[in-house]
Amino acid sequence: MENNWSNKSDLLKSKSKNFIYEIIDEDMKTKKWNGRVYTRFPPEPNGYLHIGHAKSICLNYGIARDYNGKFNLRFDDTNPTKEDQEYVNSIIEDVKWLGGDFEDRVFYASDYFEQMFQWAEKLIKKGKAYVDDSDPETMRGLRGTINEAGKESPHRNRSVEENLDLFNRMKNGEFKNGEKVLRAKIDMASPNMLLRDPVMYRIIHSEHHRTGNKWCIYPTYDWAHGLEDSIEGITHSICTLEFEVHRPLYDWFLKELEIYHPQQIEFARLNLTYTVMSKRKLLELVEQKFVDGWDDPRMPTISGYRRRGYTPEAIQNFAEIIGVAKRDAMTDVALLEFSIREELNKKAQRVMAVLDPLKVVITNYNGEEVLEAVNNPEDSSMGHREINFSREIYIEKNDFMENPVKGFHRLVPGGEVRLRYAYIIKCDEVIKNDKGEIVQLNCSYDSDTRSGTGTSTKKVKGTIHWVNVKDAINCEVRLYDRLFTAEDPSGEKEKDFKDLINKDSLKIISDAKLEPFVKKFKPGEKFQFERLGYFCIDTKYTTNEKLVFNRTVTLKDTWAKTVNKNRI
RNA sequence: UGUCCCGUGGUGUAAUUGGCAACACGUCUGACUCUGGAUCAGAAGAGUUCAGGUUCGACCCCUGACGGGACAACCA
Repeated sequence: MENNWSNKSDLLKSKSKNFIYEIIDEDMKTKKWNGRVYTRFPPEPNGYLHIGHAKSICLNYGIARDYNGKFNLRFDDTNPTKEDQEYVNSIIEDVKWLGGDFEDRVFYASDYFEQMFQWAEKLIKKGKAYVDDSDPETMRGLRGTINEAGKESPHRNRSVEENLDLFNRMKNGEFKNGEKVLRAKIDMASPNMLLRDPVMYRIIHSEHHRTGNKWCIYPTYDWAHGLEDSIEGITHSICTLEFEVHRPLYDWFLKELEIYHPQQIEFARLNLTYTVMSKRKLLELVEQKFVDGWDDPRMPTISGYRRRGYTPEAIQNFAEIIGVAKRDAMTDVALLEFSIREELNKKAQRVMAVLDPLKVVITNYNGEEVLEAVNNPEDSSMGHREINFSREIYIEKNDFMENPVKGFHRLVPGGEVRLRYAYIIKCDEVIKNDKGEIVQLNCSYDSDTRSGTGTSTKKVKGTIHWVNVKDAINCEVRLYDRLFTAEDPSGEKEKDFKDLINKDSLKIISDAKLEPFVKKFKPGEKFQFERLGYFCIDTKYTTNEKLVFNRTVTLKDTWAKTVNKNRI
């Protein structure tokens, strides 16, 4: 996929910047980092990336690009029980696809384990860290609460020698999981809970996806994260709001260690209406089969959006228009849908497909002819294609109404409508089966009205799409709707988010009709089905025998809107 | 002994750092149209959570309320 990041030099000059750019501008002015800008994206490989991560990637990579700095991809792989190589691979793929260019700089926290161990020993030697034998429950009891100070562990005042010895024996595997931890010696009475002697190392006898069985003690996030940024020379450690309270702890570690000290800046994570955004919840959806894997097109994962037909550019643009700030927000999915519509409108090949076919026989037409159709009215360079027209065609069932409502201007008994790129037809007869269902329309065409000839002055209210029966190809079309019925599925007090899943979020149409032109395209390619929406060929279920389409997003539909309004 | 963040149209952001609130999405009109799409033109919609204070002047600075969020994993 092409990487089309727009250059933002204009933006840099303009006065409207988000607060992070303003901080960096100031840093550049004061030469705080000697003109250096270095950012990173630091995911834990314990799940697939979602659209919230995309916001972070765009922000971090965008900053590096705009200030001629560097951008690292770094895996925060400090907990072997939750992490997996599959996730590492998917994350690399997704970041690249999105356009986050880390060049050859893929790093791993696990590469820094030795250095971190030495720094831990340094803190022990300074009397700033100690080995604690307390079990988790005891530790929790001693930590106090938000309103009362904690109490010191009985092991808090062990000698440096004993701590060093114990810590090394922890490393050497002499103890079982949970038997001992290394703690920073800060302040059990701090009003900031994170400063009440946080755990730095815990014992986990598990195989790590990269270091294997080399280690059985693993650094906690709070101990490790600031060190990783320090080691890589990151200038601006950009993270989400919930880590604001952690900052004093990172500052403490870096200061005690007397090592390079990046600046942490927090911003508000992305929340999207009608979606859940936590990896834990997404994992639940996958494991409990509410969806068909991490890349199910209904998932807010990057791989889900990719499969659904979103482009990197649309997601980048979305990240751009939602901005970056410090207040919690709930972004309307309409903004995301706007981004993909805007792009696909300019780029997508137009094609005609009928999802719910109704046969039309044009009784006064005999023979066959070839008509010319525009591939994209927004881009004449995409040219034309040929489509066959003959006596029998399919139209959309809902483009005909036997008893039309007010404002309906498609086909009605005795009425006329234009067939796109073809003729104006008139409905002469409605044919029904025993059950009274409409099974066929007999129509007549007006030979003077062929598209492009200009031989007719006849005006009709509507134009509908159609597919030629004789050479139509069958395909499967998957229509997606929002995965949740609630605007904020995670915010519902009474209900579990899984009870708010939209049961109609996937509708499979197994026998849609499509013009044969599409045959030559490959999985992943994108189209507009005229009057219906944007669709792409599914990369997972398409076979040589069967084309499967995913609906990326519908077209804006003002008619559907007025219909819905009148219903209410 | 609680601490720390944050409050601007329906939504997301902006306001040249103190000069009577702008942009995008959405909504609603109308024009145009062989996609009820796109495009074009226009409209409605906030007086900036509230109350004081400083100032000639406050979204912006100060104080205090109120509201929202984060923090008490050997998760990240």
